[in-house]
Amino acid sequence: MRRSVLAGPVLDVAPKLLGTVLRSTSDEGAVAVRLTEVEAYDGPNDPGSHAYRGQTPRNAVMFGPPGFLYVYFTYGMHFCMNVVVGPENKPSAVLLRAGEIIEGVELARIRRGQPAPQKSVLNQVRPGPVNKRPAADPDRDLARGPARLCVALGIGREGNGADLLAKDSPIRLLDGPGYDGVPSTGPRVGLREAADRAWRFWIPNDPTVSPYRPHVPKKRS
DNA sequence: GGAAAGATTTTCT
DNA sequence: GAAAATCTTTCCT
Repeated sequence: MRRSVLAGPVLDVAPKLLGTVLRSTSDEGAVAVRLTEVEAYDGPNDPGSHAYRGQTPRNAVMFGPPGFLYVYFTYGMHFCMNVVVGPENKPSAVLLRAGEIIEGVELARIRRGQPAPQKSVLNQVRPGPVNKRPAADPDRDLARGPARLCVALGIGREGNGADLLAKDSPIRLLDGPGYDGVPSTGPRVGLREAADRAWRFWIPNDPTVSPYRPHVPKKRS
């Protein structure tokens, strides 16, 4: 992945990230995911962006050069991560929402608190009802959703500001072909502002894409 | 200075 | 389907 690829307008760059591989390494091991779902956030022009109202300590990385990781903490318990794109001082970023684990599945399961799949003989011998849908692969959910993606890759606050393009970085966007089909598009998940903008991109029919949830206003007391 | 909402996930009913 | 968990920023008094 070349930095110049990430320097363009966020709506051009975001779909290009689909199918590319994000890999994190630590002393625990390595986990890599193939990105299947992203959302574009266009800095000062986008009421849904963290950078819409200017720079704060939290979003400072968005105001830097492209190719760095912006990690934020939300809902008091979750981390989400973005790839910073666009020219400096144009704080655009791409939220990484979901991916398919292609390396380090065992470590990802441990981080997500999932037991290893049981290879029970009983489950193979006993046929299920004919009309019942096959059970969903539990590994499908390991990185299905932005906070789950961070957990699976072991990314937290310390990942903020990581250089995704440096060869010695613990978190890297790897070279390689991305998704070459036509991405699906739709409104971004969970946003109150600018819900009309179809700035979410995903790989069609991929099971690891997170389910769409519209914004639900909290009741006031 | 305080209240409210949030680019979410899990668990329970 | 609804509620809880609980940090950071924003907005309003």
